[in-house]
Amino acid sequence: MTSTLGHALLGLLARAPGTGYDLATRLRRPVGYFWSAGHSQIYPELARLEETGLVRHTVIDGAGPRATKRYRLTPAGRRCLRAWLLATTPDVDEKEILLRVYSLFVLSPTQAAAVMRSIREHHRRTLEHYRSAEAGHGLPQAGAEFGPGDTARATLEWGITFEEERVGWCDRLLAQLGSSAPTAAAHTRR
Amino acid sequence: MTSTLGHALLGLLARAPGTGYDLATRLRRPVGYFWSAGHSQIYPELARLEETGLVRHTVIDGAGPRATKRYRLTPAGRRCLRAWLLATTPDVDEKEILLRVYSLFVLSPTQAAAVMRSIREHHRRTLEHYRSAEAGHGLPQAGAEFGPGDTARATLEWGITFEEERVGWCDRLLAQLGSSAPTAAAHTRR
DNA sequence: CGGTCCATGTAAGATGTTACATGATTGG
DNA sequence: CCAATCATGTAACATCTTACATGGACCG
Repeated sequence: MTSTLGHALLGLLARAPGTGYDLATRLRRPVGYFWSAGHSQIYPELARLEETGLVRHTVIDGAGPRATKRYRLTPAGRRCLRAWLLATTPDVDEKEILLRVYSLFVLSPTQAAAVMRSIREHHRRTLEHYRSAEAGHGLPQAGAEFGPGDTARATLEWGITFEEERVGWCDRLLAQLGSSAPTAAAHTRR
Repeated sequence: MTSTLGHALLGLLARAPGTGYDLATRLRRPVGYFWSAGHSQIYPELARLEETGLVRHTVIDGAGPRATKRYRLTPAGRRCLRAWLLATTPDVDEKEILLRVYSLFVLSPTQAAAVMRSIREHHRRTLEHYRSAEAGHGLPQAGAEFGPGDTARATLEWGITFEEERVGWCDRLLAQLGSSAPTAAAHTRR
C-alpha cells in the first residue's frame, strides 16, 4: 500500500526524527546519491503516512509562515519498514535496492544477511543473463568502422561490469555482517 | 522539445526502421538493460514525432486489427538526434547517458569522442564529490554493531565504485574511438 | 480450443518535476 | 539590500505503469 517514497521517509525517520524540510535535504544527501524527491512530494506523503499511523508529528517552533512539524516514527511505522525490507521482491529496480540497503540497520544482522543474499542472487542472475546475451546471438564483432554494434556492445559491457561490481559489493557487505553464511561458493569467473 | 523517449526512438530507428511493436521489443532488449517504455507510451510518441516531421510511416501488411505501420527516420530526424547528442548537458541522469552512448554511432568518431570526454568529465566530478563526502564530515567508523553508519557507508561506497567503473568505461570507449578512424570524414553512413 | 505472437490504440492512475505562494532570520 | 536558509504548502504539468479493447495467424 505504502509507496517507495513512503518507505524512504520511514527509513530516514528510523535514523532520527525531523521536519519535512529536513527530510528533503537528507534525501538529497546522502540518500540523493542514488535517489531523490522534491518537497512537493514529501509533504503530502508525510500527511498520508500520518493518516495510516506510521508517523506522528509534534509542532515545534521554527521559521516559516506555517507551523513547523517534527515527525517521528511510530512503532507501527517501524514494523511496516521491517516488513517491507523482508518482503520477497519480484523484480526490484535499482533505487529500491539501494534504499533497502540504506535502511537495513533496522533488522537483526541475521535478517539483514538474508536480505543481502537475495539481493546478491538477483544481481547474479541478471549478470548471467547479460553474459549469455554477450556470448549468444550477438553483437557483431568490432570492425574498422565505429558503428551501431560497437555502441550496443558498450552498453552491454557496462551492464556486465555493473552487475559484477554489485555482486562483489553484496559479498563485502555480507562479510561485514559477520555472516558465516556460505554464499553458494564458486562465483564470478570472467 | 522532443522528450527522452523521443530521442530513444530516433536512435532505434537510426539503426533500422520498424513498427511500434518492434520498437517496443527492441527497447526491452538490448536497450532495456538500462531503460524501457511500454507500448502505451511509444505509439503516441511516434505520432508526435511524425507531426514534427522527424519520422515517417508507410503502411505495410501485417497482423492486428488496425493498419501496420513501418516507421523510418527522416533526414530531419537524424539531424535532431545528432543535435541532441552534441548538446551540452547540464546534469544528465543515468538512463540518458547510456542512451546517448547507445546512439553515438550516428556521429563522426571525432564528435563521438568529444561527447565521451564530456561524459567522462561528468563522472569524474561526481566521483570527486563522493570521495570528499567519504573523507569529510563523515559517516562514523565501523564499530562492533551493524548500524545506520554502516548502511550509509555501504551506499556511498557503492556510488564510489560505480563512478570509478564509469570513468574506466569511458576511457576504454575513448581508446576504441581513437584507434578507429582518426580521419574526420565520411561519417554520413546509411 | 486455448495460449502466444503480432499489432495498434485509449484511459486511468501513480509518480516525479517545476512553478507559484508566503514569510522570518541571518550574513555578506 | 540581496541572497540564502529554514519551513510548509498547492497547482500544473510531464512521465510512467497498468488495465481495457480488438482481432488474425499459428502451434500444440
